[in-house]
Amino acid sequence: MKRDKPKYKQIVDAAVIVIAENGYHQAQVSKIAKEAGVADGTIYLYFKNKEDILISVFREKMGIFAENVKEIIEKEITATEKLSKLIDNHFSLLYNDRHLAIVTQLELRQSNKELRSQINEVLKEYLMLLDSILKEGIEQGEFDRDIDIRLARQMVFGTIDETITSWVMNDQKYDLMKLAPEVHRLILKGMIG
Amino acid sequence: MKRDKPKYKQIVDAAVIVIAENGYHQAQVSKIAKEAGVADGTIYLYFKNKEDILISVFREKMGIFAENVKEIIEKEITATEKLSKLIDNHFSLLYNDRHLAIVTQLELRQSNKELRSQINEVLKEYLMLLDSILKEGIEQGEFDRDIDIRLARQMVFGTIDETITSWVMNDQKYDLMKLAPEVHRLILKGMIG
Amino acid sequence: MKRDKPKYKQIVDAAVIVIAENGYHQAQVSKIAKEAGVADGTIYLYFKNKEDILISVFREKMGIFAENVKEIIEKEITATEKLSKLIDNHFSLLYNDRHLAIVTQLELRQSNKELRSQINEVLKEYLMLLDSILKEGIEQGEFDRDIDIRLARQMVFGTIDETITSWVMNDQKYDLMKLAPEVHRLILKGMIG
Amino acid sequence: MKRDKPKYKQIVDAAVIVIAENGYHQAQVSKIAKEAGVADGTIYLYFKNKEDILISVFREKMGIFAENVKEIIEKEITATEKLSKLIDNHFSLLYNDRHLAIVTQLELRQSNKELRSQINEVLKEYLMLLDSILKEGIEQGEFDRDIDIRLARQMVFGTIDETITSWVMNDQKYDLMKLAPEVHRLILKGMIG
DNA sequence: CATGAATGAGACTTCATTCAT
DNA sequence: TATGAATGAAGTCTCATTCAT
Repeated sequence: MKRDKPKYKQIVDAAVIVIAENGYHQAQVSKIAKEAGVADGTIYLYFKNKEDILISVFREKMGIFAENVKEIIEKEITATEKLSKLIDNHFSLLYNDRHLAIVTQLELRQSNKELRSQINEVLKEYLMLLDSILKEGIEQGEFDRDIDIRLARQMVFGTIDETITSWVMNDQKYDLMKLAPEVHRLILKGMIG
Repeated sequence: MKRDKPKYKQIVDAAVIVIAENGYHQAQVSKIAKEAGVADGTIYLYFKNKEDILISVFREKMGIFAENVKEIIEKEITATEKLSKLIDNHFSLLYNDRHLAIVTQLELRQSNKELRSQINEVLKEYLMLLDSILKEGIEQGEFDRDIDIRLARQMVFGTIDETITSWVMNDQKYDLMKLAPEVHRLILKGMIG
Repeated sequence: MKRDKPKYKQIVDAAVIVIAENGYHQAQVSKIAKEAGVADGTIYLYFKNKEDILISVFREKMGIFAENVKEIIEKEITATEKLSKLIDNHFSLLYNDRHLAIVTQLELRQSNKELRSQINEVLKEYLMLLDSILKEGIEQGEFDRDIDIRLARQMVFGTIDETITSWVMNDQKYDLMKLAPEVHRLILKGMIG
Repeated sequence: MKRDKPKYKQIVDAAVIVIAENGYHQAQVSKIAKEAGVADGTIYLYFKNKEDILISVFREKMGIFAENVKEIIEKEITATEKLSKLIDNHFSLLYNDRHLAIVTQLELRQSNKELRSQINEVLKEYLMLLDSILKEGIEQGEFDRDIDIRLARQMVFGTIDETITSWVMNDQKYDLMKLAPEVHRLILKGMIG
């Protein structure tokens, strides 16, 4: 499996750095190859084309988000606590990889419809895990039984996403982690409190 | 003022249509010119460059959002009602201009950092109006006095944005307007209800 | 019609020169543009792609062959004389345009199947005119009534083609025109004489 | 001698198949290696470069044509009969190896000037054998003493070649062998008959 | 002898912008 | 003002060949 070879990871990691530092449209294959320390042609031994590099970046990195959330779900804690941990995890992973944060929140969104629809496929798994937490919370009586799961999911994800994007666009100059509890509180109790 | 001449609006409207129908990356200046019924060169009598067209699209169209919200704010109603009307207005404007919805939610996000930062400048006005509603709600005791305005704004905008984006990505096939009250309720009372 | 504009012909003529002097595989679009005295991009205002230039070269130039043969056919002379004039014309046109001779006999044959099948479409018209002369000769009793038209056409065209190709591959160093009468005689009376 | 080792023949035969099935421009070294059941690098133990494979294909295969003609020439039969047998042999060898027919008549002609001039070197031996038959025919009084040997050879070869190429381009769907006698007759007696 | 992963040069095409009319 | 023909820079990907094992 190509995905297990060291060069595959080398190239994916190089792509994150190059995109973060140069922007999506200035991330030429030759730059990624140079950053990864391989020849241009070597890229094409591991990836079908440039788009394939980008979707792989997303798949590899977002995969970690989903894996962590799976572990969270299996814990014996309340849905409220699971939601809190999901938010913490989401914030934490991007807080600790500044390059990745720039790539996911800003740069990869410049990609074309084709690529974004593939990215959405990857996101879907994550959103379904989020849904399962919401369902559990409703069943356990923690959350309002009348909420529309789809809308609630969009509120949760939309709020997280907007919060991180703002943080990135403000050059990551404040402490994102400190916002997590309040985000959690807002989502659960709303603005009325 | 060039902005008042008929061809200016013609070109802005043409840009919305061309981008919505062809996608951001397939919206060549020549296509916009053709749709507007002018020569390619004429575009440059009204706009500095292509980016200037796109930022103008956003400015002209989002201006309507802000104008409406200004009127809402001046009404003698509670902050809660104002927030509800803001959401209705946001949903309604995009619900009634399918092309514009595609352009703002999907296509314009593919633009580069430069353009998006200009777009954010335009958004800022809108977000400040939203902030003023939140402040008013807190001062009037309608909203929890301890909420972080910035975070609350990100929740409100993030939730609205994610909801509309999902609607667009699902080919606008369900009735967006019907979701507004529940979005409002979720934002205010959270998931606990 | 683009085909009537002066730049169209400029580019076609430039292509013939560049291909003849550099060979098919070294005839880059940029070289053709330079030879034609236009920018690279200008090529694409007149031709869909590189292949379209090459097929146009063939169409424009072979068109002259066919036109001349049409005139010959309309003359009130015997089929034998028409055949003789066809050979003369074929030899003469390539004899007087050395570059074109290299292009049709050597370089354009290196093109891919796709291009060659388009070239064959162009050739077909020419071969059908040749067929009509053969038919006339048979009907008038000049040629053997038992000959297979397709085979006879292949002999005529094959002999002409091979003769010119040999001349080109020998660097056009002998007088091609002098061979025409003997080619005609061989075709008509065969080797037995 | 490398040429005698089994892998040498394996690779040459693989090249014929790969070129016939994929076309000249899609006949990558790696495909030939795969078809031959060896590693890419192994090719270079037997051939100097890719061109060397192709010229070897031609040399090995056309060698059979020449060998057969040599045997024909040594027979105690008339030049007319020898010519007839040469045509039969030429047709037969390609009729019985459809892949080879495609390769010699269509694909190898797409090669560059360099390769084709090497191919012509190989052809020369064959053409000289043809010449010797023609000379013999003239000396024996079977053929017209006034024919130009070079032109006659070009007629013979051009006619054979054009006939086979047409057959290949028509997807080999009629019986090539049946055409041989008429080709022979046309060459000898011409169209007047 | 044999392997096959790695190399890296090279060209077609698009499209925002200009400027002579 | 308006036109639209012309410009020219810039990047992805292929594939013959090498060389360490």
